[in-house]
Amino acid sequence: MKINKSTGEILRENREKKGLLLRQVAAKLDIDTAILSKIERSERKATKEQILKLAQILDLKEEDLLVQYLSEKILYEIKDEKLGQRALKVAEQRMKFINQRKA
Amino acid sequence: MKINKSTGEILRENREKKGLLLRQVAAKLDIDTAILSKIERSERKATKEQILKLAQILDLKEEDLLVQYLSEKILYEIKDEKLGQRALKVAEQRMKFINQRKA
DNA sequence: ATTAATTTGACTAACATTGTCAAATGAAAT
DNA sequence: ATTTCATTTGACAATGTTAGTCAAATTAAT
Repeated sequence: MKINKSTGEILRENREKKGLLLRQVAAKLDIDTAILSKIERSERKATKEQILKLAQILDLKEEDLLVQYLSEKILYEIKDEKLGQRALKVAEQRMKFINQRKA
Repeated sequence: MKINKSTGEILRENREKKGLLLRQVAAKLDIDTAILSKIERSERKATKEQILKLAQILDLKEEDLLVQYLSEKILYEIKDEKLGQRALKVAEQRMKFINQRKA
């Protein structure tokens, strides 16, 4: 899972590698072909449920695809913020703090 | 800006330190007192605009409060995800990559 | 006990997201 | 060049989420 690739690109590559059509995969996801097309071109975001199904359909490691997807959701929140980098670091620290308390 | 404090707690502390009432601050933000009360107790999220105004009203460093606020928004996205920590790290790497390209 | 401040909860309005559908475009094959 | 199938585009509808108001209930301070 290369870090410089979008989730959409990964999905498209792997779909094509398996020789599947948008139509076929969309059917399994129970959505219109148009949406899947948009997801693969990063024009729309997938839902978490769709990501999990896609991992199955495309034989990708569920965890890896999910991490990829979540990281993209995070980036979306701060994409226009010049303080994004700093915010990420603080988020990590707070996350550590929270997880620590849980354990 | 302590990392283990919520944005709401910071806002409340600083409002009280200045001896301001919810009513007064809410008026400046042009929202109902009820919302500000909820924001301070982390029952609602503030908008970015409100955060910027609050920094001014409470004499807080705009950047610091914004970073705090953004980090909380990020955490909100992954709060229920066991892969959250991993996703954050990947997001950071991707962010670096993106910023690099920009420069 | 009154008065002012804050909190709570029910409700509405505004906005963003997810989806459908039909038409347009692109690609491959004769 | 026409047909055929896959993909893309854009207008629109349905749904879900978020931000807000308001009034009543609660809490705190005189």
